[in-house]
Amino acid sequence: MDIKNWLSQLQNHGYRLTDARRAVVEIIARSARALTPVEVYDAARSSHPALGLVTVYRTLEKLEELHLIQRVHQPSSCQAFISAGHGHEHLLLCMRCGQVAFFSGDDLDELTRVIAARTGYLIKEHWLQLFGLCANCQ
Amino acid sequence: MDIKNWLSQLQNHGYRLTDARRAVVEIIARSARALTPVEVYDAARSSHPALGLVTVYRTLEKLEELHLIQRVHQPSSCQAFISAGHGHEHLLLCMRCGQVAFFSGDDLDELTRVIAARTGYLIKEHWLQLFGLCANCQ
DNA sequence: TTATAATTGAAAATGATTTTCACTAACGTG
DNA sequence: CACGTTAGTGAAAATCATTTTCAATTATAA
Repeated sequence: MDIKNWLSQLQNHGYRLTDARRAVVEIIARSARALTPVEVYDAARSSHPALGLVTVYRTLEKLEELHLIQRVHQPSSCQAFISAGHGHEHLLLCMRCGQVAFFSGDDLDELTRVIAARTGYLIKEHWLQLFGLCANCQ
Repeated sequence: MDIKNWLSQLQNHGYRLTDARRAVVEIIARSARALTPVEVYDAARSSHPALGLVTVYRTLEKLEELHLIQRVHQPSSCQAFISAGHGHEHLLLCMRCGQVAFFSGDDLDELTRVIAARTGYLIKEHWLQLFGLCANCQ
């Protein structure tokens, strides 16, 4: 459970600790699926009913800034968030239940080298996501 | 120039050939950058001023359905479209000018096999995009 | 305990996308 | 070629996600 850790990180960066933030952090830090802002909002209100959707947006913004969560793009729906893996990790999403697995894709360095040479581009970042069915959903 | 080809494909699938569609197809088929619906709209009106934004959305929908264009997600802006490469190809985007290069990522098969074994997932699709600076922008 | 500056939630504003609808035009049929 | 059917059109309205504004509240340092 990194919740305490996430909260201290917020605090260490000069942000105040509030009930609204605690509620949002608890939901997103614990989730094994990528959640949209509205999903976080709905879930977090069970522990903090007065929560406003605007605050969810603002908190997610800060968590992303601290690299505690990352953005997930899917073919259909576009903006959702999930806890950031440790270090540089990629996502594998279950197409049926939404469960997310992390993996590290070190093996990409070779590919990017080849592509860089072939295209003349200087490659700075990459973005890889796999989609499939998790063990349960197969 | 695949414009004629794109138009016949639309026709072969039972869609009618209209000036609005011709205008949209000309813009997107020729573009070397990913374009948002509004960008297509603005560009296409120079040849067909009466064009409506709604029609752009509807035409892009059909072109995507026929796999003539593909969706591009970027860290910041989310929905844009670019001509689909031939066969299975990935994108390399210039972070400065937006230029897009295509490449084929055959080498991913091995990676997906390893990840599948490690996670127990059945992997169906992948989604890879590289970001960098093109030769001109470096 | 107090002062202050960050944070909050409601409401309004904005922006993107979709739906509705009456009108128009593509194209197969006669 | 004229015609009728039906897909396609654009304007306006509706919807949905996100951002901004603002007055009230509250965490935190002094």
